[in-house]
Amino acid sequence: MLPSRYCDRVTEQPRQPVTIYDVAKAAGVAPSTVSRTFARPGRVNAETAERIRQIAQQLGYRANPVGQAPSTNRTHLLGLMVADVANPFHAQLTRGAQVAATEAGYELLLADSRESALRERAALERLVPVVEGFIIGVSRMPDNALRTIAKQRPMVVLNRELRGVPSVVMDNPSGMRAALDHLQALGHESVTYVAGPEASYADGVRFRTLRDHGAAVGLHTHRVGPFLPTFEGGLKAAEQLAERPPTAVIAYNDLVAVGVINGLRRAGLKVPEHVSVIGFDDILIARLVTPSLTTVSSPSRQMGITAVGNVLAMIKGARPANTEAMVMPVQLKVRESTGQRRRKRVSPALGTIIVSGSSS
Amino acid sequence: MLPSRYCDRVTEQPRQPVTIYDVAKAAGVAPSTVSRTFARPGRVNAETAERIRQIAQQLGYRANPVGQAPSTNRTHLLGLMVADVANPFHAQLTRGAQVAATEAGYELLLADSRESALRERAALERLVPVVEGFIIGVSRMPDNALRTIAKQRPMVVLNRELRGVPSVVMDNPSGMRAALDHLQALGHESVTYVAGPEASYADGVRFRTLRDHGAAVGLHTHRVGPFLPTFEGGLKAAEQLAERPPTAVIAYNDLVAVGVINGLRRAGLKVPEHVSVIGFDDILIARLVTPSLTTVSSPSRQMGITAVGNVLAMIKGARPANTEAMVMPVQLKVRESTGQRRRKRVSPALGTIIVSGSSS
DNA sequence: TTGAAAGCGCTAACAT
DNA sequence: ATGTTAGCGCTTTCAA
Repeated sequence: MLPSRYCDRVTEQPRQPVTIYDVAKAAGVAPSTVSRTFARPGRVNAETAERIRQIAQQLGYRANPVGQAPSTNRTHLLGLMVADVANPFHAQLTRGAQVAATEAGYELLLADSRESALRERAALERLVPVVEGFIIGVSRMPDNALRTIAKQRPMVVLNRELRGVPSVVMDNPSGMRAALDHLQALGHESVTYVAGPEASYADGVRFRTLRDHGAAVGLHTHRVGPFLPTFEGGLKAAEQLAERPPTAVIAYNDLVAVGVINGLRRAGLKVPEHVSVIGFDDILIARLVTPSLTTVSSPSRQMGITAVGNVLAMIKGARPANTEAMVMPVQLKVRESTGQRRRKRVSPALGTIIVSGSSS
Repeated sequence: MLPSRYCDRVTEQPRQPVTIYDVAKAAGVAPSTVSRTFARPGRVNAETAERIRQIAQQLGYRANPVGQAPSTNRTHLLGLMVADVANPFHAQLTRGAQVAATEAGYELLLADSRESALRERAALERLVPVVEGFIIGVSRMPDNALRTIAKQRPMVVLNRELRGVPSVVMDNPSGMRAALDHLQALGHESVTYVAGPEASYADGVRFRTLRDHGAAVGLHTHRVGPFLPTFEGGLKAAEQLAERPPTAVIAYNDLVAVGVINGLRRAGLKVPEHVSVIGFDDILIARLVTPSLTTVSSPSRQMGITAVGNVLAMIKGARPANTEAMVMPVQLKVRESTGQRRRKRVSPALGTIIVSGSSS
């Protein structure tokens, strides 16, 4: 009797996969006919095709994309770039992209830059020959570098505007304006923006809108940062904020906002009593923390789906019709982290003293 | 003057990528020599190699994995299966796997079964010819089906034990025992388990340990479910729990636990005053909700890294030495969602009446 | 050490 | 409608 591991080996049947040649031989036709049966159905006699399909089935033939790739230049692979899959916003986006890709018969290659433009660039360049198109979910790369990649493969960018490259963006300006108006309606006269990554396009748009709209409606605006777009980043920001506490804060995203709230609490400041806080994204956490977070909600998952739809269209040959971004609607979800501004209590017993009003 | 879009086309320079043939011609050598220069350095004269490398550099040659794949059977692709990337536990695991894969020169193909065994199976079969190995982060497939795939490609499974397939598991039994002991120390005499997906291996292990260890230490145990492993699943579970509120609950994971807490609150039950709740995973949310969640913490990211390390070893030819799972340590993080058991108040004024003690 | 040639699994242009 | 023959980009015998 053979040693057992030999038996194991035999049992495992490491038979190698069936190819079109095997099928062709079994069916008594040329390999090309088998190929056509699967790649160009209709270009082969219905009966022949049926017979071939049957035999292929019996033999357990499965078309091998790796074989088709070199000659067709089609790998059925899409590259998705994010800066951190563990960030819930990115995860949702990834989920959407994944589902859409699968439905279209594509697989998703996940790339995670970990907030580094260098890593991002390296990954993109590695993937260029491998994928048919890119979805840039989140990018930390400068425009030019990104455009260089876009020249080589169909690309759709999210939350970013890049001349010549189709993009899907959430309506950051509207969201920011709604946030500011909301704070103003609550009596706030000044707002501090807690900035995210400097290389973030969304961060830029959000801050500029804050500044401009703030000026337009007579709100004083300030900015601290940049900070990491994480809970820890928010904690850090809070330390800085606590030195001269603002009455209202808008954070780059929910993770930062929640970090800010926790950090402020450690410093003895209450939200929303002392400070109102608003975030961006509306991740699950926003609903669950106490106080629940007022935030600008965006359809992250849908954006992933839409982006994939667009790259696929480009892959099929569609040229981006217009250079304008697809704008996805946002919604300000008012929750518990924002409240009426309390006047500065110089002496609680004496009531309030209005300290605002100085021109900027 | 030409229409602008024509100019654009010209500017775009859709030059196609340089191949080894281009380099070979420029260097005056045979394509095979160029190939060797990159694939088998050392098998070519040092000077020649250097010259070729230089010319390749100038021409902008980049080895194309798609070309190498058919003949080498190496795609540099790894498949990662999860049941829902948007689940923070899965996202962390994905992050770990992604980083480890990139560092090893591999790309990660993300597959998301959306909690469906059918979709999972279809995805796995599609990927078999494409990837060099699989990391099954989360599976809803039956053992046999999974093993069929494992026969075709190196595979490592997470949080699952599958004869003949190496696995990385968190120490669920220890975690569950710690949770039960903790509850018992707080005076609880009965614990209800809120089950996750029936097809989840972790769910099975957790429940069985609960039952067995509960019996061993004299805790009454119950089970409700299955429920979706999400916040919404937890809400649903709470509705059911609220009918006959237990004093202590252990949920399949943190998402469910947080859902349970919120659902109980809607039903007028307070955590931990009326009900103690424990989760699994220790996702960020667990620290941030109020009350913060007592949970069994596991190194999700590290598990992803470890798993990738192991598949890579198998790809390089290592045969799994022993069939025993790599067990990752867990830690019970005691937070605010668990507390001393309050006796049932039949009539608050009269004090407490002890209702427990009936044998199961 | 290098080149010529065959081949990976499949597709595609060209015949028939 | 089908077979024959290249060929995709690269690797890998096999000679030289």
